[in-house]
Amino acid sequence: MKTERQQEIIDVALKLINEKGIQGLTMKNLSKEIGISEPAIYRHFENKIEILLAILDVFRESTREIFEKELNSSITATEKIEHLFTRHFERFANNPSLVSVIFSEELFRGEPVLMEKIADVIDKNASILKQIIKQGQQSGEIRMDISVDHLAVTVMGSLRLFVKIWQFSGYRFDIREDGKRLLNSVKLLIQAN
Amino acid sequence: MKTERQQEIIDVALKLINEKGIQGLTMKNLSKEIGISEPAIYRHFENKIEILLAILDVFRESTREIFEKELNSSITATEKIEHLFTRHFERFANNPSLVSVIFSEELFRGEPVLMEKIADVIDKNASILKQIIKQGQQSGEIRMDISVDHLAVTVMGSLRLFVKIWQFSGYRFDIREDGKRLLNSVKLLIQAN
Amino acid sequence: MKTERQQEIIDVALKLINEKGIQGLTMKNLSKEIGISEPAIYRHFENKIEILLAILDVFRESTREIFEKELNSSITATEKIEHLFTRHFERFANNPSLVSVIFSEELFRGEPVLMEKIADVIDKNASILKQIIKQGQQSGEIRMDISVDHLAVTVMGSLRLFVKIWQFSGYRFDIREDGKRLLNSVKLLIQAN
Amino acid sequence: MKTERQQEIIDVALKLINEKGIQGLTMKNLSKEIGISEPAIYRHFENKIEILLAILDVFRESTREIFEKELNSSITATEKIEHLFTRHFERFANNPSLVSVIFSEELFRGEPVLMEKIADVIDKNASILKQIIKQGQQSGEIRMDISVDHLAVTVMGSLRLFVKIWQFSGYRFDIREDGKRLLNSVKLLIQAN
DNA sequence: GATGAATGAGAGTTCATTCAT
DNA sequence: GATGAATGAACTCTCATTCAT
Repeated sequence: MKTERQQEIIDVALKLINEKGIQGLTMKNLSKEIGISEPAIYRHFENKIEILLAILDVFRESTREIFEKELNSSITATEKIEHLFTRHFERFANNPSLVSVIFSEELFRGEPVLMEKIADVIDKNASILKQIIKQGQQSGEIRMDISVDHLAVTVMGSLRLFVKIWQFSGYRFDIREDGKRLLNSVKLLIQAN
Repeated sequence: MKTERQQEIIDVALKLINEKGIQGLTMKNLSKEIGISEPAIYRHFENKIEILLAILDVFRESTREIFEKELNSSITATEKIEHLFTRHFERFANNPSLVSVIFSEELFRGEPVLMEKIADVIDKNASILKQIIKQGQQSGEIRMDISVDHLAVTVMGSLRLFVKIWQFSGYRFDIREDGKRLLNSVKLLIQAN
Repeated sequence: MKTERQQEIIDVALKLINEKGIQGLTMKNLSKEIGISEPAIYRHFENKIEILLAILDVFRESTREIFEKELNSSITATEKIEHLFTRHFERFANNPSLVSVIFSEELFRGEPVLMEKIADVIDKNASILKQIIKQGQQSGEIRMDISVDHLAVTVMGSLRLFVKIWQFSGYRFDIREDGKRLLNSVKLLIQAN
Repeated sequence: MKTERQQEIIDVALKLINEKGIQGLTMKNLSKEIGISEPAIYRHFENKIEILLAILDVFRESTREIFEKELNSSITATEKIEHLFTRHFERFANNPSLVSVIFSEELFRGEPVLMEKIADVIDKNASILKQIIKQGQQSGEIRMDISVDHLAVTVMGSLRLFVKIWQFSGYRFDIREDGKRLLNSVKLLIQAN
């Protein structure tokens, strides 16, 4: 479980990462933003890496939830992917800072522990998406002339780039609305026939 | 244009970024790797930002070359995209360090000059890809039930994610060969009919 | 207002300036002299400029005190000037390092913030001296055949040069005693009739 | 004697000192301003100190000339002082950079060779001024109720402060014209009766 | 005379972290 | 839980100077 302070630290850390990038996440900035002293943070997290790990944990949890909920529901694969997209967009719209985490692989380099965790998150998500696609192919919804892997790369790649463009734009368009449109296009691309 | 030393510095800088991420690109590391003193670097580049700008320049130049060559050739749009992909894969295969640059947006945050240049590179490339796709739609090669923008996001997004996966794997598969396969899938996805 | 450490830093900085000139005031020298690490200083002052500003502040405050005390007392203008001189000499005798500050205009060039503050100090002092002289002319103590501005330049200029000579001599004569003699001469020079 | 290049280096050095203070006189700035490489300067001066010494030499020579010319002329002491002032003002008006040198004592600290030379210049000038004043007292032109030393401090101090004010103002008033007025005041101050 | 390339020493500053209180 | 004070390591960058050419 997480104490209030821990949650606060995670939130502010996310905010800082989002606003100034990873380089902007320093213990000084963090403590200043929270309004406590630097050493105080060490009461709640052993060190900076633990904070980053906690952030990744939060991200992983919320992502896995989305993915798994879809996987175990009884709707069609297409609907699952649709929900997947939609819920992600929803999540980012509510907390744009999360976007930074999704693209943080490059940033956490150098810390093996972090690298591992990130790889884990990505792997898990990818494998779930692939399962859904496979299911869609089996049910005849999704085209079979393209391998699961390639479809997954396409779907996930589109999602990622789209979100990145949104971030780059300064969140100036409505990711939910525009996302729904992109979603329709992706559905057209991967549907059978 | 560039002196030998400048080129060497750029190369080594790229290598360092690739190996240890941006945080690994310090003037000390750079000078140590090259085998000269830190101040010596300042004879060849005014400051660190200039080195990063030079890297982005190299990347932009070589990318633009690829893109523009395609744009002005008389082949079909599909072939153009095919070449585009192929050449990029080729380039990355020969110099894996370049991959880091393609995903460097997050890393260069904080330096407005760099941000601007990156945005510029991305913008230019995106607009060229869109032109090719539009041409493909007009010639009937590429499906018209999906907007140019969405097709571009899909194509570019797939490429990016694929390259990232390759990097993440530690360059353990042949990006040229596997890339050609992904390429075929993408072609299937976007082709008319 | 100021913590003990801050005061210590200011004192040691002044001492360093006095001993080796501005070029001798480095963060390294400062920390070494105090007996703490370089970064430790940054806990007490944001940067070097803030230290210099604090020094100027100390100087300004103590000077302004002297000047204003005189201005509002009910003694004659001549006596005021006398006190002014005397107190300055007293101050320098107790803390010769302060002399360096009085002549620091040239040294702080390049830092606009510092330049401004110095100009401010000088301006304020000059205007107070002029007020006193004007008062002395109105009361008939001070000669009227010479303008206030010129008398101020003469009085202040003599004081400054005298102090500089004292500094240059390595503080080898008693500035209080010799200063009193110079003071008598200046009084003769500016008195009416 | 001095080569053309040496003279050029001295001139540019003076200009730099004047514009940005001593801290602005770096070998890099110097070479950039002249339009040659840094090592090239070392062809003409052994090191930076030699350049500063040369500057002081120039200053000393031109000052001594002024002083000595006056000393050996057959005019009155008052006229001599008048000429002294006037010629100095003339000199500064033509080359404001020289002002920086006159107040450079503080800046050259740390280099014993330079300190010594500066002390020498100041001493020589002071002793000449005192000679003139003494002569004026003997001839009855200058008041005798004040010691030569004190009169010298007053005269020289006024001159110095006035020039400094001119410099501080950004050379915004005519030092020759305003200087002449100050001169008249000083004459009034020191004249007998 | 001049240059390009290089250097050791040192500048100010920031970082994550620790310790006594 | 929290703080003020401190630190070692590392950062980018500048300095006067040298050396081979």
